[in-house]
Amino acid sequence: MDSGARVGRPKASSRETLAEAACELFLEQGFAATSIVDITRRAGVSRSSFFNYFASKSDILWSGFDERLDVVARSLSDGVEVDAALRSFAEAFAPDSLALGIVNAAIMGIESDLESERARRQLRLSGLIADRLRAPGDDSAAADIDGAARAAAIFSAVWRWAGSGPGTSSLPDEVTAALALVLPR
Amino acid sequence: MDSGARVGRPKASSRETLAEAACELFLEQGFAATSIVDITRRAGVSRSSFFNYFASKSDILWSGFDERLDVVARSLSDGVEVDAALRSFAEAFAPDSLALGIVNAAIMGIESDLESERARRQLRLSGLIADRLRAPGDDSAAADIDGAARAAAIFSAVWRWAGSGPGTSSLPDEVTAALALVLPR
DNA sequence: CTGGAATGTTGGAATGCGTCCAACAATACC
DNA sequence: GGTATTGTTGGACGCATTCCAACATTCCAG
Repeated sequence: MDSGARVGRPKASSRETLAEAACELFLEQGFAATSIVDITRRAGVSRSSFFNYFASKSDILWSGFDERLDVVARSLSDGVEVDAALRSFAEAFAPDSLALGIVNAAIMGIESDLESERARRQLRLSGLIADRLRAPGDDSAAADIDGAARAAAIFSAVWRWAGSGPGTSSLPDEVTAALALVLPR
Repeated sequence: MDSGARVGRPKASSRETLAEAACELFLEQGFAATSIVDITRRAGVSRSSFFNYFASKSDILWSGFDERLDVVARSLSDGVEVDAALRSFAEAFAPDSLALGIVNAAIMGIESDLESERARRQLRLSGLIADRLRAPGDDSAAADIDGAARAAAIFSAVWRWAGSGPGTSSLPDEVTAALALVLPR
């Protein structure tokens, strides 16, 4: 099972610690007004260390989501059925920084950032699904369109779920409902 | 008809001049390696002036596209039919910096930037269409899904058209073909 | 106990984007 | 000539992100 504590200097922080400090600051001052120095100061590490944990500032919000997206990418390229892969994505979802950001987007002043970052992920998922859906020899836009429809269903479900407060709805249910609205070809 | 030459100091440059200088450099050195200073130097203006013409570096590639997207947004909120608005978008399309960037994405090293920026626009268009499509009282994800499908059709068409070289295909035809693949609800 | 090897942290410098601003320049009109 | 208008320019700033070399902490082998 290989539980931590191997060799070398132990980590002085963690993604969770940094994300927590960051989210507090985002709520207090807003995302833009919070610099990486602010975050690391509150978390008790140096500025340089930040990039050992996150690739960018917005990554604080999205790294959890991206990990799950990577899993979906692997499932899809391993031949798992599209809807099954997407539903398993929903099941592994835990309320994290991203959900917090969605709910408090206005307070954090990240509505625009959230939209940009969401767009990138949605297009990525769209492409993944399209690749899986594309029939050999078919170079039409059909797979792109179907992939975009399904990706939109997923993201729409996530936003509905996160926006409706904690416990109000279940993400798997939202996803199932949204996928049911996608027209079969 | 109000042809230029009004009052005040005349412009020392233009979007076209700057875009041309920029695209040359992007082809020579790549997008990332080309700084805004490089561009303004070649165009014969100062760095400060750049932002009088473009809001950001990537805006060089996208400003023309964005203007057309703004027109679509206005058409849609003015009640024009969705497919009509989208088709008129295709007709007004001229080969510009963006088309150049799509074709030479690898040379310019902008495949990833192009993807991000495309994602933002595609999601924007998706939302515009969804708002127009949403039936009153329907808060389901259906409109989001249909909007995403149509937006994907448009962008897929633009990419196919730009990628297949100049004159090989007509954008309006590509758009019509792609929109025909969108399943009617 | 000692000396690596492995892993992390830290500070500093560098680069470049994007913002802001005050000073200056060129134009049209009165 | 005076003045309002519109643009340009240089300089400064803050910030994200990258790179790196110096240093710290741990484990393990001998």
